[in-house]
Amino acid sequence: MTRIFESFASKGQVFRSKHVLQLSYVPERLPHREQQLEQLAGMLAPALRMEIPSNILIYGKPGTGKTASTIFVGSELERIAAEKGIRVRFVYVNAGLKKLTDTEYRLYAYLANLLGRPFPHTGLPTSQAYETFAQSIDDQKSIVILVIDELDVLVKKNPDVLYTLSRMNSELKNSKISIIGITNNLNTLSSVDARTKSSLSEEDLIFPPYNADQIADILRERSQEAFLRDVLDEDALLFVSAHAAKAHGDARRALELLRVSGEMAEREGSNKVNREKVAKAITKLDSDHALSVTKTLPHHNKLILKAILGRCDEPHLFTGDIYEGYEQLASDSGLTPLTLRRVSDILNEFDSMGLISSKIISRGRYGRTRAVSTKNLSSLRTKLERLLIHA
DNA sequence: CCTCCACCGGAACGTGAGGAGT
DNA sequence: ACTCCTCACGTTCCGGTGGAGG
Repeated sequence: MTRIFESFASKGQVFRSKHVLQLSYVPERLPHREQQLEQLAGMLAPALRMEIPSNILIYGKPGTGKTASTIFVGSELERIAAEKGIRVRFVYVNAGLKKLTDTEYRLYAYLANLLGRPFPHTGLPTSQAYETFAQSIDDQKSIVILVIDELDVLVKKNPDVLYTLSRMNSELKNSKISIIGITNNLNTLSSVDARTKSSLSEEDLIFPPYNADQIADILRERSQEAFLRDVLDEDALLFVSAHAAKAHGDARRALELLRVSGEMAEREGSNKVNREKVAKAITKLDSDHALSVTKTLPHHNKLILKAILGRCDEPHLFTGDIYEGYEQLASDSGLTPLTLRRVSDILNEFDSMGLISSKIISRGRYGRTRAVSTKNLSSLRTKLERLLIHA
């Protein structure tokens, strides 16, 4: 035992401070986001003259620095305002937190609680939740800048939230509110009424994906702090960057990849992170994700996945085939199968979870359907099947 | 060019869980 | 005990559709 710990302590020296690679870490510098930072600061600056800043909508793919940039600018603003004795309050919520902030009611209740007005997380009408939330904002006696991250989650369920929020200022006595919405894609807001939309996005800010060079810069900056000297070689870093750039310029994934690569090296008692470690980390990350997602799947979803795996050596898998297989599995275990309609939605969910990748194709005479590719799954097929065996 | 397949995906509705308030 | 609230998860119904084959 002692030997294990000792060898661990002496051999695998990899990290200097690992938390720099963690998702929650907000860096002091955000390379290649200078323009966005400046624009955002400019948009919020009126708050320092006691004027209400415009409402802002921020667009950008995951891992493009939206959240980090916004929090950075927001906390700077709050700090400077405090120095000048101006009451500015910066409030951040992620609307994507399941069971906590992901509906209109829950968002209001959560914020009211956060701002010091206790409110039950369920049971009462939404209108009351809104009232309490509005009061909690008014309590601040400040210019409140409310950031709603992952706004799309909220809007998909109920577009009216935005209408309510956009009209809020007329009901506030002592405070003023300005809203920053952050969203992954422009489409989700298409369901929103045009006037509400324009009042909510008086200003727009777009975060383009990083390219490989930019990701490399980010990684270089962070890895200097995160890793000990000479642990990470440049080749590995470039490899990570290239991989992340290919996958939609997601810097978050790149950082995660770097962290996992380092952890693998650490565990192997090595103090080098090279290209091979990264390659290993990529497969590990993918399979870990698929496995953990699968484990928590509801019963019927597991059966559907099982049906997919059972036929995944066929060149083309269509919804109908999958449904057929699933129906069989369900009735074998004495369950009434879900409808095709529902299964279709579940397949969509699988897609967005990254378990499968599918697209709608037309086979002309033979109808229009979803073609499912199981490429992501085939490598972990046996692992998954073992997991699903008693489903 | 038209048809018609095999689904897609929106909408409305039902049910039961989880939880107020009275 | 009873009413009222939201919400996840399903079902039912149905209009819509890209393109191979006639």
